[in-house]
Amino acid sequence: MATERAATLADVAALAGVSIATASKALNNRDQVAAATRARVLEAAKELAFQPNALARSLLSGRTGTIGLVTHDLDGRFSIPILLGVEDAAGLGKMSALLCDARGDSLREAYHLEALQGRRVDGLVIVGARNDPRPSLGELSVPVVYAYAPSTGPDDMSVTVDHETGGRIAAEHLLACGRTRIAIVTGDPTYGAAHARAEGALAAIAAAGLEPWGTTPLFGAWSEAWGRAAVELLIASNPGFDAVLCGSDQIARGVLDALREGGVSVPREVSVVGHDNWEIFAAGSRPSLTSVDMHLETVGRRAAQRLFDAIDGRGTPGIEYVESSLVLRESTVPTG
Amino acid sequence: MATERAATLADVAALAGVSIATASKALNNRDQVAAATRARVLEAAKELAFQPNALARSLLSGRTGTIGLVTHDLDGRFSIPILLGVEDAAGLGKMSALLCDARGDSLREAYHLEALQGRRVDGLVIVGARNDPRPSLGELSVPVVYAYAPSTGPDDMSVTVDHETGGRIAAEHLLACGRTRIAIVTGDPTYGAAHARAEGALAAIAAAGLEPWGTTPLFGAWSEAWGRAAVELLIASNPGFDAVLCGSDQIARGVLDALREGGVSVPREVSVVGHDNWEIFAAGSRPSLTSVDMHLETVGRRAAQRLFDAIDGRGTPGIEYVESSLVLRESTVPTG
DNA sequence: TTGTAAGCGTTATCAA
DNA sequence: TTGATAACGCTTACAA
Repeated sequence: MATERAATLADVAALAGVSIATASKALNNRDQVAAATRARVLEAAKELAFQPNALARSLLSGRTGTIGLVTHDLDGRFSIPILLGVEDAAGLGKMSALLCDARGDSLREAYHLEALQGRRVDGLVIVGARNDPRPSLGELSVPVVYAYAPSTGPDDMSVTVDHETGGRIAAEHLLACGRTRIAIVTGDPTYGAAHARAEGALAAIAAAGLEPWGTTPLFGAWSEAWGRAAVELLIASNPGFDAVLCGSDQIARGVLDALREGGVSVPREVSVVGHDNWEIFAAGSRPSLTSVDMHLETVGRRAAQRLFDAIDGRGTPGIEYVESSLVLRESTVPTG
Repeated sequence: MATERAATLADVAALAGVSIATASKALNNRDQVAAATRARVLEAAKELAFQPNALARSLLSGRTGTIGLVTHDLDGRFSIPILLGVEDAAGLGKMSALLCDARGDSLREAYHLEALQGRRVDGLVIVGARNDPRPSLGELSVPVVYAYAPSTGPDDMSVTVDHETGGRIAAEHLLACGRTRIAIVTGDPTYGAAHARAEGALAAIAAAGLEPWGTTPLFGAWSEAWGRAAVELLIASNPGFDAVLCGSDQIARGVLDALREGGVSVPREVSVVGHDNWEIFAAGSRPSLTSVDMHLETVGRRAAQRLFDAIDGRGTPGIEYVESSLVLRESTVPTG
């Protein structure tokens, strides 16, 4: 039931029979304290289960050791790896994160920003739900880093994903597997990421002196249903492809299901690459799915690192791109 | 770059030409201030973009308006809805949550608890990754509520899911659909939830004067692969079932895929129910999946509510169970 | 209606 | 080596 009020430094000092100042020094390993005194103070602190009040400390130092994380993705697919990255960058227990969900609502975002600044966070990370550039929040009372969705403000700091490279390495892998008739099936065309990934793939295919199967990428939705529909579309209008490069793992999952049910063997006849390396889809599908990993934890770690630099006055504006890499599984690399 | 230091109440007071005390009263709507004075203070505050320092306020009031959320699930499937529930219970902007991921490691958990208590959170919510009871943290400096994984400590407060009811309503629904030969396929037998759900289903089936198809539930893993394997097992050893009650949506997804590929029509010949109502699986499968929703946001909201009560000195120990409900889709209810 | 002053729990500066 | 004392930014008796 947690009743009695927490012990303060004054309590510790009293119990140890020293002044508050001395107790403080002893506990903070200052070297102007006699060994015997320090021992007595530590003893007293242990006995009272003393925990220094971080509020008081922060009030004095001007630093809270806390950063605000404002996210816009309800399912936490982006924010959790980014939170982990932030925790890692600081080192265990050094920094805490206040996580707020703005749910895509800019009013709610403003509210949370207000509350976080009032709590005197040392800095802010704003996590977008989709990759497209977002308006800058302008000048706030603390440094801000935009993660995943970069800011359009030229003076802002952003860390995002290099979707073009993601598309490129997927295509290069398929080419390296000997595939030449590569169909591109990607998601919602209102997403910049869908275009960027397609552009990267197109560039790699063109560099090999080829063009994508069916001439242009197919845009649709980020869903399994679209993956299945796209395969039917392809088989009806443009059969003969030997690879499908997908804009997401969900799409790829639909593609795999449709191919299997259509009696097409993967990867023998057709290779398939997904995107996101979402374990639950990539590892659970038949066959398991080669996929592009965006390294969101790295995005989070870099965002945190740049934020910490900025807090220390060494911030540098601009957008940083984290490169994706390919995780190989059975949909392109036959087992055995 | 966020340079100049934030305005303090003293700055506001100086600009308005009043004392700090008066400025404070004006800003906090105390009624001992002349209207004209108040207006001047508000004006000054606006001009300086004054934001009261929550740290100073907390130091005085003894409340931070912050709660600590320690989670153990890496993918955030439990913690995000629970975070949302916590935010909702408090009201927008009233309360903030410090989210820490302990990653299933009790050392890391202890570390985070230390840090959170040092930051003087008003209370703590501990979110487990799986439902099984966990050891109590004992007496801490602030109230604690255990969410999803209840504490074994009789004096602790826990909010968890009523898995037995979840199993029961799934079975009752299948019975109401006229199914009598119900196979139960559930997950990892080391999870208490797997057993509880099965028990609930068994009870409902027994109450209808029946027994499950194949006499006992099939335990395996929380995976699609196990769902598929279980169907093959059933068809080989115990064909003739007219429903499959699954322990998770992933299992159900595997079941649906195996049935479809085996030429069995769902829901005409066999009905299928999942568990978790995980949108991405339940809505994306063919046919879409009827599933048990655990109402995790409610778990979070209730956990927060009880925590807030405890903070106000009105805490009540014990385990509270949130009831699941069924979300109907095509795998049990034919369209049209 | 306004202002003075004490205090919340620390740390840092300076005397003793 | 220790201990007063002054901050940090705010709220709130209490005095003017």
